[in-house]
Order: sequence, then C-alpha cells, then structure tokens
Amino acid sequence: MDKFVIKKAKTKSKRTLVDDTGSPTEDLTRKKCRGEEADALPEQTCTWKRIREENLSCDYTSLFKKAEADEIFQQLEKDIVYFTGDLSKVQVYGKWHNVPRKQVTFGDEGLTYTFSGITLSPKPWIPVLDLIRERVQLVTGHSFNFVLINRYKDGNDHIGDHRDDEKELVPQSPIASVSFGASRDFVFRHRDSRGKNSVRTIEPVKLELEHGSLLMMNFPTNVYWYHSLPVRRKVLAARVNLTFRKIKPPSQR
DNA sequence: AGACTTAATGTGC
DNA sequence: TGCACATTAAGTC
Repeated sequence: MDKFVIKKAKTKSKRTLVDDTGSPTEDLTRKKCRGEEADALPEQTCTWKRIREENLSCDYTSLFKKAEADEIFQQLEKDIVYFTGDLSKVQVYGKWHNVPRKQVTFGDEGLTYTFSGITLSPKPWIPVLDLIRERVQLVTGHSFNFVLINRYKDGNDHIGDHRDDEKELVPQSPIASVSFGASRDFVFRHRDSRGKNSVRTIEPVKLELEHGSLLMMNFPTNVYWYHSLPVRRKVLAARVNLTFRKIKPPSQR
C-alpha cells in the first residue's frame, strides 16, 4: 500500500475537478506514468487527480503517453472481437434491447459476470490486454482477473446510469477503467438524488476520460453513486474502454 | 415480499 | 438541437 501513495496535488488544474478539501487539483505531468522507473522510484510513479465527494473516491491519471496509447488503441481495434447476438442484448425494465455499444469480456478461465439478464464468460487473455493489465497493476498495486471491454463507435453510443455492484465482484475491490480513442464525458450521480425517490440534492460529478487514461473507482463509490457515459452527438470518433475487475472464483459463490 | 433495473422514450430548457 | 432528467411496468434476485 505505502508503495502506491497518491501524490498530493500542488498546482492548479485547467479543469474544474476538486479534491476533498475543495481545492483544485493538479493537472498531470505525465512524466513518471509509464512504469519503467516505477520499480526504482516507487514513490514517484504517477501524478493523480483525486476525486472526492461524499462516499465517492476516484483517482485519475495518465497511464500511457500519447504515442503508446495510439499504438495500443490500434492493436485493440485489430485484435478485439466483440460479442454479437444474445450476448449483446440486455434486459431492462422487462424489455430486451441491443446494447447501444459493443461489449466483450476477457479473463481467467471459469469466471463469469452477470448483469441485466446476461451472463458473460470471458475469452482467454491476449497480449495487448496483458500489457494493459500489467501496467495497471504496476501503477496501482492492484491485480485483476477479468476485464469488460466496451466500444463506443461514436458519440451516439453510450451506457446508462448503473452501479458496478454485482455479487460476483470481490467485496470492496476497486475497478480500473482504462480509456483509448475519443475523449468522452463521464458522469456520477448520487443514488439519493435520482428519480422519484430523490430525497436530497447532490450535484453530479462530471469528468472527461481521455485517451490513455486510467480512472480508479474505489470503494464505496459504487455503493452510493451511479455512473453513465452519456450521448455526446458531436463526438464522431470511437472510444474503447476497459474496466478491469476482481471477480470471485466460482468456488467462493 | 420488496427492491432493483448497464434500456428507450418524452418533456422541458 | 443537444442535453439533463424522470418515467417506465416485467422480470430477477
């Protein structure tokens, strides 16, 4: 744990995110985010943006510099084959829909992930995913055994409000969200400030997920906050997002 | 039993 | 137009 202490922010951000003290947090330096020197200088890995609200804890950083992110994005576009047919449908409020994006899962053999009426079995790991997963582990100290990949072909593709709170997730484990391609807005909304049961007024938390970035969603964010990737009609390019998760082995369920 | 819903749709700005 | 937000109404856990 000590090894991956998040650096305290020191300078002003160009964007509007705030940390738990309400102060603007530092923009990324990119300098030491690539991992080569992390073993030698563990205390100087990445510069993180801390996102803190009531029961929300996320940390954002650049995981790959642009040239490397470009290369990985190309590789993903070449190597990833997405689910089709029944595996690209979900059930919401009793109705089946094709998901407004493409999705696929990779992970250790024998794991499964169920949501909205579908159970997804992972494909075996491939080199480009190993590379990303290892970089995430290097930078965060967390290991993951499963990844859900979502591809948003343009700003019309999206995902609705939801929490990643499935029973098969290891309790209190973080989720690592790695993005490539088009930048997209990402929105958190507190569960007590949604719909007809809304009992409080809590501002949504908005951020932009950039090419080559990593967003760590830490406990208990997914207990209290829903998140979505809203439609953005002006976005014309594709985004590929990988959410690395820790899934309980079947024996523990 | 009751709480929940990774979707589209309609409304209002 | 685009976006934000509430509604939904049937099955699952």
